[in-house]
Amino acid sequence: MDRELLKGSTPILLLSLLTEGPMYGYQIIETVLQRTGGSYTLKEGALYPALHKLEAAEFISSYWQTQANGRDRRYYAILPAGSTFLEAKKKQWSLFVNMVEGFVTPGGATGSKG
Amino acid sequence: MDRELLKGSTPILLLSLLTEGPMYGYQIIETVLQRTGGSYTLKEGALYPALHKLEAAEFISSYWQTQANGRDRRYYAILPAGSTFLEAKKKQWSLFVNMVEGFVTPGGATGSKG
DNA sequence: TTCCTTCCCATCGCCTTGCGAGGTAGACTG
DNA sequence: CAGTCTACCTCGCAAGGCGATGGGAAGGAA
Repeated sequence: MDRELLKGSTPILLLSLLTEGPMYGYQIIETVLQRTGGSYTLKEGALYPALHKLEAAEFISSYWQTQANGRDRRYYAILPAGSTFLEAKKKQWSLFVNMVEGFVTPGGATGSKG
Repeated sequence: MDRELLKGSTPILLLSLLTEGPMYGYQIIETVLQRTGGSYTLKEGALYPALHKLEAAEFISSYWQTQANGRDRRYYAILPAGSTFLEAKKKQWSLFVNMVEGFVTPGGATGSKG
C-alpha cells in the first residue's frame, strides 16, 4: 500500500471503526489487518499519534479497562463530535475520490458512488 | 479540499491529464481548476516539484515551445513508462479506495470497481 | 516612459503524517 | 529464568502539499 495515499485517511478509518463500538489500539491493528486480508498493517507509529490527536480534538474519548487477567487496556470510543466530524470527512472523501476519478476516467465517473 | 488527502494522488492526476495530450504547467493548473468547478486549485508549490520528479523518473518528458507572441512555454508529455506507471497507480488507487470504503461502509463495498 | 495585470516558470521553509526503530511492561509458557 | 505475546508509547526521518516569494516577458493603460 502506498504510504502517501494513506495520508489523511487514517482519521476516517479510525472513526469509522469506532462507530461499531469501543476498541483498543492493538485490537484496531488486528482488525484492520484481518479486514484487509493482511494487505494493510496499520503501524503503531501511525495509530497512536492519530488516536491521541483525535482525543485531543475531543472526537473520541478513552478509558482504561482492567481485564480478568489483571492487564489494562486503553479503550477508545467515539464522541458525538467525532460522528459529526466523520460525516464531514466522509463527504470530503467522496468529493475527493470523485475528483480523482474524474481525471482518471474523463469520459465517465462523474459521481454516483458515494 | 483536505491537503493530506491529496498526498500521493498528484502523480495520478498529472499522468492522467497528460494522457489526453501534452500540457504546460499553467495550463494544468487552469484545467484542474475548471474541471473541479473551482473547488481544487493545484498549487504551484505542489505542481512543479511533482512534475520535475515525474520527469526525473522518466515517466514524462518536457520541451520548450515558443508561441506566436514570442513567449516560451514548457510542455510536458507522458512517456510509455509513464503510462505503465499510471496503470499500476490506478490499480493501487482503486485498491486503496475500496479499502477505505470497506471501513466506512462495513456492509457493502467489498470491491468490484476496478 | 512607467505602471499594472496576466501569463509562466520555479524554489524554499514549514507543517503534517506515515514509518521504522526503539523502549517499557505485565502475563503466560517452557 | 528466558522467550513470546499482548499492549502501550515516543522519537527521528522522509515525503508531499502549502504559502510565500521571486524572476521575467507580453500587453494595455496612464
